[in-house]
Amino acid sequence: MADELRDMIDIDRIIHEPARLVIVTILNAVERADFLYLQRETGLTKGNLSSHLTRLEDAGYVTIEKTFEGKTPRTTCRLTDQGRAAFKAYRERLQRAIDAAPAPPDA
Amino acid sequence: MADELRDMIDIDRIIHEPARLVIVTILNAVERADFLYLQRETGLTKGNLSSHLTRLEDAGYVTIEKTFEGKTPRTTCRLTDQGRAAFKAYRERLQRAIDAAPAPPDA
DNA sequence: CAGACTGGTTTGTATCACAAACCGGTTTAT
DNA sequence: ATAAACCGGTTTGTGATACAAACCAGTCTG
Repeated sequence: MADELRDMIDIDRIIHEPARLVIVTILNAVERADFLYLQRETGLTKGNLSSHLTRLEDAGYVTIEKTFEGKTPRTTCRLTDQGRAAFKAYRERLQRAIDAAPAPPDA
Repeated sequence: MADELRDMIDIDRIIHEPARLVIVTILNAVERADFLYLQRETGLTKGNLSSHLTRLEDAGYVTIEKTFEGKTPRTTCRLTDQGRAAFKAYRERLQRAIDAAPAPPDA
């Protein structure tokens, strides 16, 4: 009955972390975003943003592309198909879990 | 515009932890539940469940009542009004955050 | 040339989730 | 009567990790 609830316990922790959830939600909407845009949008410190992005990259959820805009470096992030799918799955699972409610213990 | 998103970053971490989210969702539905019921329902180990309950108690979100059922101890948990309110706020905030999407950076 | 800024990465620390070990008490077996 | 197994949890140890501060390579400005 409440299996949707129990499933919540092994939800994707990569996405579940609030900072990353924000990052992924943005990337899901805009398709590509550079580091500074993400920093402004999230309010995260650079260090924090950097490590979350690395974590998302390691998970295969985002690609990070480094180019030069004239002479200044520029880091562009995109959600991968895998990341997009994971985000979709995350939202669905979370929604089902929060809506789920067990029947009273006995009667 | 996407302030709902940024707000997500300071979402209530007490509730956000998946194991506790499951516990709170159950307690929100059933009004009171004993330790063993929660353990069966969540699939958590005893130690893990115990420490999450303590954490929820410390946060003022649940009350833990110890009684005896004949000769065996029995631990009963309830969501406090504060806990119920926090859960409601959590759900609303999460929902708004997930629905929120920023406009593309420039054009 | 010094100093400040840009665009990040690396390092240190404090927190925390988790399971294993433990514990007081009770029931069952010998 | 004693031991051994079980019940209902709590405490302890540890590995992971979120976060910010410090750092760094390069560029621009006075």
